Amino acid sequence: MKALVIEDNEEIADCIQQSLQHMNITSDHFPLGKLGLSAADVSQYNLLILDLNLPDMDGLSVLERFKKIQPDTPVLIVSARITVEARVKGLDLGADDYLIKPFQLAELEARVRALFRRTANERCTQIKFGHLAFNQNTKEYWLKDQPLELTPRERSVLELLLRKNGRVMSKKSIADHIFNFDDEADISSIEIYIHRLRKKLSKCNVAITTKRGLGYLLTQT
Amino acid sequence: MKALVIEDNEEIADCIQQSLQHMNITSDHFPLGKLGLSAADVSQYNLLILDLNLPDMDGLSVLERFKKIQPDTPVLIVSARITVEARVKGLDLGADDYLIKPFQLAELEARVRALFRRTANERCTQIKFGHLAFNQNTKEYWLKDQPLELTPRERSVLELLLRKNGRVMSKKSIADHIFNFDDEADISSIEIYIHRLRKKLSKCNVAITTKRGLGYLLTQT
DNA sequence: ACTCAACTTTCAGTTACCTTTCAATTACAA
DNA sequence: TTGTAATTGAAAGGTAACTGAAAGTTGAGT
Repeated sequence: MKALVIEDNEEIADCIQQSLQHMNITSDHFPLGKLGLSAADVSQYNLLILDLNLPDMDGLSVLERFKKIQPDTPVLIVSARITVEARVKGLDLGADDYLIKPFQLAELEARVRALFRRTANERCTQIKFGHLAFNQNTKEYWLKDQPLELTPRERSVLELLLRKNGRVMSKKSIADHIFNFDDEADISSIEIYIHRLRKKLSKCNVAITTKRGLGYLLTQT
Repeated sequence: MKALVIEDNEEIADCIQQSLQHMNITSDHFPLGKLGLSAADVSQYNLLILDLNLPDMDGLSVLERFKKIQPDTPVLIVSARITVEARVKGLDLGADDYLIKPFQLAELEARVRALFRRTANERCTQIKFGHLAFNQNTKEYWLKDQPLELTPRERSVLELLLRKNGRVMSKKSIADHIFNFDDEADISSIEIYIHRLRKKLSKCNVAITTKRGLGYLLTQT
């Protein structure tokens, strides 16, 4: 974790850097907008803490240019006086949060934690098996980089097999999972789904293998 | 887009809801923490606007419980007096922003926009998809260089699909987003909006594709 | 070689989605 | 207020995709 601090007041900058260090975040500090931006050109940061009142440039322009270089890095603006207009403009330019001076270090830390929690919040929902990828949220399947078109039943069966991660699954237990109580389909329908899935999977390195008398499992060829 | 507003002052709540509607955000309003939380149990929201001073519960407890139900939904706290301790605690509980009463509606809107930009990962106000462009601030749509005239419902649906950026969205979740509590339209209305949108999009390289059993998504032809 | 589980194909019934119509509602202008 | 236009969504009928029973074929294990 590394933060960029652009702030002309040395004393405040020191406090901020100390606070960051306390959270185990490394930081670079520059007292001028231009210096900060050229640092952003050469290294990647996880956070920008920006003072809007800089001696050399308008803070909002610094923000704008920074966002062009590192659009996904969250930005926390720290300033003494911010007009409503500047706040609106800043938020629209991509600032993520504001802190009005003077502030307590506890609040700075809480805001930084909140920023990171938000950005880190993208949990992985993909299951992969060979060339096959499955997104648990959208229930979409991909083969290499092609979307794989499946019917609802096929999706359910394949999801079960993927979840089992290469272990055998009996027809009975597949049926138990994909049929609900009032559905009263024959167990043999499972064979049909497997057949249709195999056809669709035939062009890749993932196959459904039969363990006679036991069930099916996913294998890589 | 759908917001939950928990605020006991009817007048302020009205203003907020009006403001949200102006941004084409559907909202449910409840004057008590308990009511709001039970709503959160049953429907998914994209935003919580929470007053800390509620007659029935401590606002921070409402926040805490809400975050357990919908951890990824951003929260904007609106309150008259907030101690530094409460701010820090709120941020640690997962609040994303604060607004001190009294506030200007312009600032509320800017903050809401900023929150959405963050969660939707979108740093600029324009979303583009093929020939289709959408301005998040003005809610205007353009096809190539022609403005695209849509009805409010159509705008909401298309905005959702755009925000999903080419990923599938089920009819159910589309309905959850664009209808509020007391609206009780049938889920099949979604099919009609899709149909009307398709007609209006027919002259360009953007299409709404059906994933049978899953939902709809935007594609480029 | 025999047996039976598994494979494959066919096809009618079902379901999900599409499309049009139209009455009710809402928004808005006069 | 009244009149007019736009928007909305329920109803109904159509279409194409999905489903799974039936029946015949294949092939692994004994």
